Amino acid sequence: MKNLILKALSSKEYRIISAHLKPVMLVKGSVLYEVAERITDVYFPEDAIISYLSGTAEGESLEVSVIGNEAVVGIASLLGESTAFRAVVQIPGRAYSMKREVLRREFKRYEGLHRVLLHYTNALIVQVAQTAVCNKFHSVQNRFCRWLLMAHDRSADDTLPMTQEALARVLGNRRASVSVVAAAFQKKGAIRYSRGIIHILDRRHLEAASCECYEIISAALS
Amino acid sequence: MKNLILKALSSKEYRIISAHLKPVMLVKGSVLYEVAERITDVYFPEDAIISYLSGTAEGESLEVSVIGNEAVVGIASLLGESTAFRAVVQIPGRAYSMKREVLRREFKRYEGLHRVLLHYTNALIVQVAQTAVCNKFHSVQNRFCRWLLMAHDRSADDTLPMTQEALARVLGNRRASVSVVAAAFQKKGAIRYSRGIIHILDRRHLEAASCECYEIISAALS
DNA sequence: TCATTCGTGTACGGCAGCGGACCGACTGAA
DNA sequence: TTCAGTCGGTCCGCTGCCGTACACGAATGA
Repeated sequence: MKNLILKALSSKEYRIISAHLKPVMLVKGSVLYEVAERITDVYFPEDAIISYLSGTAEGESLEVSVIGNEAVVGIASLLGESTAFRAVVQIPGRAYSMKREVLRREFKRYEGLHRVLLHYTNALIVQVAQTAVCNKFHSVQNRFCRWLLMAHDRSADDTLPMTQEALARVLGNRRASVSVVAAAFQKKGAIRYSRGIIHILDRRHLEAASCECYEIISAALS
Repeated sequence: MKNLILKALSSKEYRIISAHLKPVMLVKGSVLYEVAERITDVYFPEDAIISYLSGTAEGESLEVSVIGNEAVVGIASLLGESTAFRAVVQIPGRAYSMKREVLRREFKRYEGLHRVLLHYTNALIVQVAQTAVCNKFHSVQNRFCRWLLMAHDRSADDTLPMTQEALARVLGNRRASVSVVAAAFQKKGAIRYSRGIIHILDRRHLEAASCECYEIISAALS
């Protein structure tokens, strides 16, 4: 059990919740929710990484939140009725799923679960807001590093299966732009990659080239 | 009473809540919360308009949400401990204030209040996310119009006391950029302005020149 | 009355990232 | 072995916005 939301529960509440959890494998690229879809299941990632994507009428897309073992996918189902984002699996891996109705019921019943989920909701808002700022003011390089760091934190090892095409979609830039900065960081020895697999070699280097948004988001989530 | 959160309450819950409300005037430019500050009061705007601002280490700033009579300022105090944004009064006006601890207590106690505040929280997330997309992909013109429309919806009349300098700060652009688009829209007869007062003359025109983000955010808030 | 501040107009060089396109290298399936 | 599809490198012209700066008239206040 690596999911921090579940780990934050008291042993009593954990026992109750875990009875409803079902282990699942989330495969790369699969879409957990579409926009305005009614949510039936929520997911507690273990080492999978999921993006919330928002977009424009012209088809441009942008990641507004990245979700791993520190969080839960589908919190909106507790707040309202349907989701406002596409949720897409970026890095495949394990997760626990749970029926939305069950979580909704227990959320109202158990104080600790209620508190921990609302606390995460607050962190989600901070993350989305900081992403807005980051997308507006920071360079592709900065944001490229930030994404790798965040993914690395949520990943089981130093290897991220992620094409530059996919990375471009989450960053909201062209693949060509991503390609240029990726090549530069590979040259400097910070990363190594080939055909859809990125290896993190020098985290320090990425941290130095990232913007402060990484720390702000990390702090909010802890 | 124009605040839609309060109006959405059952008459019983409204009676209980309203006993704790205190009418206040929010003056232009005043800062309701600083980042990481502990919230002691929340505000239900009547015709005041408040911005949540987020920023970078370099001092650039960006509005991530605009709040008027459809919402409440300080929802973060229910979710976590402190706020993550500066909250600044952009358009002065009336509001009702309430002690955070009281709202927190009643929030847990009353089903309807609980539901309506969580529903708003969901809408807030949508608004912040759409703002992220809008800031990334849409032009200054688009976003200038969107802001005026949103402010107009939350305003008591067609007059918005707002300098181009202040508008530039919320849009995250230079004053010079705002100045150019404002002059263009004035020329076309959509708005009229002088020394910090903007008059909305032709809403239709602004709607046509705005992006779809306006509708998306409005829909989420209703 | 005069000086100061505020709100706005405008200009100019610079640049990050875009749109679009083409090509080469690698991979896996037939 | 071949071939189609995937992944990534690169180039060119373009443009929207930036940073910076200066100017000017309207309000404000001494």
